[in-house]
Amino acid sequence: MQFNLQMQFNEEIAFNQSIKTNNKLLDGLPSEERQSFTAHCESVNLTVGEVIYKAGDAIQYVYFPTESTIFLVNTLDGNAGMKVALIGNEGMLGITLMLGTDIAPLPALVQSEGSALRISKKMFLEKLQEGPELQLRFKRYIYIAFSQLVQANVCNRFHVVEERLARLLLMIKDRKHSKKFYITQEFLAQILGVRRVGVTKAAGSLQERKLISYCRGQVKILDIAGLEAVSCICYKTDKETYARILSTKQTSTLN
Amino acid sequence: MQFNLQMQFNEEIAFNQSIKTNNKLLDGLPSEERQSFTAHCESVNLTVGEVIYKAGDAIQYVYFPTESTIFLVNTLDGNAGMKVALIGNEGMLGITLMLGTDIAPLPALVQSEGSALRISKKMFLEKLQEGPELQLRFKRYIYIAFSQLVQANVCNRFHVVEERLARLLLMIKDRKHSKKFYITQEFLAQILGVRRVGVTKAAGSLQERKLISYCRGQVKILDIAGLEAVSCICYKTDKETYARILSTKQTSTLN
DNA sequence: AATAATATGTGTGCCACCGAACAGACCGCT
DNA sequence: AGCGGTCTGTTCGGTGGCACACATATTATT
Repeated sequence: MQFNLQMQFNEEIAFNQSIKTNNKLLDGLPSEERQSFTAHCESVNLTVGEVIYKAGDAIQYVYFPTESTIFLVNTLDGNAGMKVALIGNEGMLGITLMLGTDIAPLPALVQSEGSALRISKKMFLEKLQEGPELQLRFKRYIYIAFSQLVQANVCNRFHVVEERLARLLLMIKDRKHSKKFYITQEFLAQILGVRRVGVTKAAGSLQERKLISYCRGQVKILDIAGLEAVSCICYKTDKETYARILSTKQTSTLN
Repeated sequence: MQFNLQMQFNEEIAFNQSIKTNNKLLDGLPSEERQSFTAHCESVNLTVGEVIYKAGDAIQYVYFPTESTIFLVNTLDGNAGMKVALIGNEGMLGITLMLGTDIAPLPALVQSEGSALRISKKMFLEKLQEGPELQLRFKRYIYIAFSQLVQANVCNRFHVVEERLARLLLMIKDRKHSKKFYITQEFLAQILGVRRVGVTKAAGSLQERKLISYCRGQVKILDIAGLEAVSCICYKTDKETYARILSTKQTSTLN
């Protein structure tokens, strides 16, 4: 059992007799609400590089990654840009619909091929009204996304490439549930908002210390604890935020 | 009339016969809902440096600045830190309550003395259920806060101190409705997450070009258009986001 | 008027990252 | 075997911001 988060989820899931969707937001729901919700979801396969939304698009579907991972990226007039969020089976894409508009604020693109559940905008909003637990849980996810965005702000400002790269690799690992994955240094550079050379240097340093190995995009994490030590605190902070908010039992006045 | 935003608000307000609160979020509401809401608000005076919440505090009141301004700051283990949001009479403090928890994610401190309306957590949540327009408007404000946070992310990463300082001064000007205000370079440095010397240099450059003048904390903006030209695009982007989202008429399915 | 506190200006060396350009290594394809 | 595309490694000069230290100017206190 790698971290507390996983354990908490398993506890919650233990109370639900029905089939798991493999998306943590959904699997944490009471069995009844989950079934009512997932009955209107369809399973889709997301392919690498696929653009789910462009910025400004009207959102048609809400996605719940199960095996796939999705990036939200912010581009600044063509040249510069960087990732602002990485969504895997711990999250969802399309929170915007809960905020009174269907305009996607950011482009969303698939980082890693795999399955996801999706539900139409219409059904999503309908189910949201019907399911108080569902609504609460999704709202708290927005809170988490908000908190993580705040964390990213200081992280991007103060932490050096090596720390941030270590963090990013750990995040990808968590969302892919695998220590091995394909991602080129060029792509990592775009995500981090730095030059490829910077990634080459940082990755070389990590490899030299036997924390990772890589070859032409094939990344393998060798030493998780070591990588966590090199990574900035933001990795841990993010996970703690997630665990704290989505496990808190609060008064029902806070719907 | 400085910018479109102001015009749009005035138009909206023209439809409402009742007294203005001087907070744009509230003043944009239908007269009836606004009165029902503000009836439960009390006017308070916020004093400079006052800490409204600490991170992790349970939120007791939601604040709607009228003349005051509030900073949300993110501190990173003591030393480093920076502002993540600046809230004036265009916004509110306490959106967290709409996200299923009452835990303040960030410390909030008063940057500029003045009045604000505040409402208790209990009444806020109650009124939120009663007022669909109110709920919609506040939700959209969350969307705006989210978008601006994303913008801040790239801004802090890619833009140099001078651009960011120009932007910050313009933002303060907008929220104080005055070209003159008191703020020391030391404080500006903390907000921007840079050293004081960096601010000294940037401010000196701006003064040399006759865009601002300052003396021991007394800042005066001399040339708004000039300062906007020096500022990074983020200033304009933020204002456009605000205007676009809070003026959009959308389908009622998006509550 | 003396003193302290606050606010601003300057200088030096240092480092992470930038931009650009080039070189080598590995892969799939014909 | 040869070719082109992809991925990775290296170098060089330049710059923005860092840390630290010190100097000065203005305001408040007594």
